[in-house]
Amino acid sequence: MQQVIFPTPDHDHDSCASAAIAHAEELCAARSQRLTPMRRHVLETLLASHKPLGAYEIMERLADQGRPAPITVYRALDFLRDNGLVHRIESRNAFVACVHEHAGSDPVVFLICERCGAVGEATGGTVAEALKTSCRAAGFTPKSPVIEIAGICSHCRER
Amino acid sequence: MQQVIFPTPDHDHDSCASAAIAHAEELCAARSQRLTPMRRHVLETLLASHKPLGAYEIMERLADQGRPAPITVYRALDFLRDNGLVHRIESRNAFVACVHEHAGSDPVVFLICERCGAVGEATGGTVAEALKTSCRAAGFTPKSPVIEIAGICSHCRER
DNA sequence: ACGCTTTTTGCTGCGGCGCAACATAAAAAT
DNA sequence: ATTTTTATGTTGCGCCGCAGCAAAAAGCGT
Repeated sequence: MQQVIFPTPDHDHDSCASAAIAHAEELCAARSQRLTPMRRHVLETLLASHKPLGAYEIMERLADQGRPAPITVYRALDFLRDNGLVHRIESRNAFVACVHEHAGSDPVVFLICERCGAVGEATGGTVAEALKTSCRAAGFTPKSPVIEIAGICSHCRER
Repeated sequence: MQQVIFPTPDHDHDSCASAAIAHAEELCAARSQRLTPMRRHVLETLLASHKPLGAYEIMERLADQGRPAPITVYRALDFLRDNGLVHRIESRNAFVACVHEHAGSDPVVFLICERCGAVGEATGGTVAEALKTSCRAAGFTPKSPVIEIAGICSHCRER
């Protein structure tokens, strides 16, 4: 089944953010991983934005709690990425919080709006199957397929 | 039709490179664009490698002809990218010569081998269709979908 | 052939991104 | 409580990508 999550501009940030945090806590507990204050702050910052943020931008948004060094943010991001809680958007040198649960090897498709910067996340469905087929045809063993597609989201197009 | 191009380690670089140069000349002539020596050198460098090269790496390989400044390489790359002769690999901050002709809006799939660094380029086929379907379902208008998949190529896996 | 315009290249400099290497502090394990 | 592991802080650096301006080269009309 195809599942596309593209947050509307007026959706309830707070509730989806707190749900994501709760999920992160469960997951870390289950894996005996430590969701430290630093890591939690970085995740919360990303969740509060729902847009890709650069590492240095995250830094600044954490300034009120004593601005962390870049490397500190990168380490927190590494941890969150390793646990599938955050994705890196290569084409933007930025990071987004993952808003749905998925297996580590599932392909993820990002729909990035060039106007408003919102990022939709789609998983499963025919794209994943088609990709696997293509890779097999080329004798290629994929690792962590991430697809980034730039374009215009429906909200911006209507405007 | 699906078409996957994954160069074997022992294929004929020279002939495929010269063919690509010939195609570049035709295309530029048809568009009244100028394939200057600088631009040609950058393209040749990428063709001679068949691996993604960073802009600074290209610089160094052109050192014998009087090392160009970074900006000069970037400008040549911009030109080549605008004309679809070169692609940027976001996940590597690197560039590769395009080894097949394709329309500007066609989705391109890169299969990037993490061991040998080779890049396979696949166009058309079911992936493109699946992507379009997914985007439509999300009300998203894609612009220039580029897919980068990291993994292990067949040559390296056999080894 | 000449000057004029457009395009391309050279030069200087800078800001952002990402992390290495080492030191310190905090938490877990024994 | 001491040792071991893990996380964070500090300093510093290298690469990537380009802005802004100056100079040179290519096209263009007369």
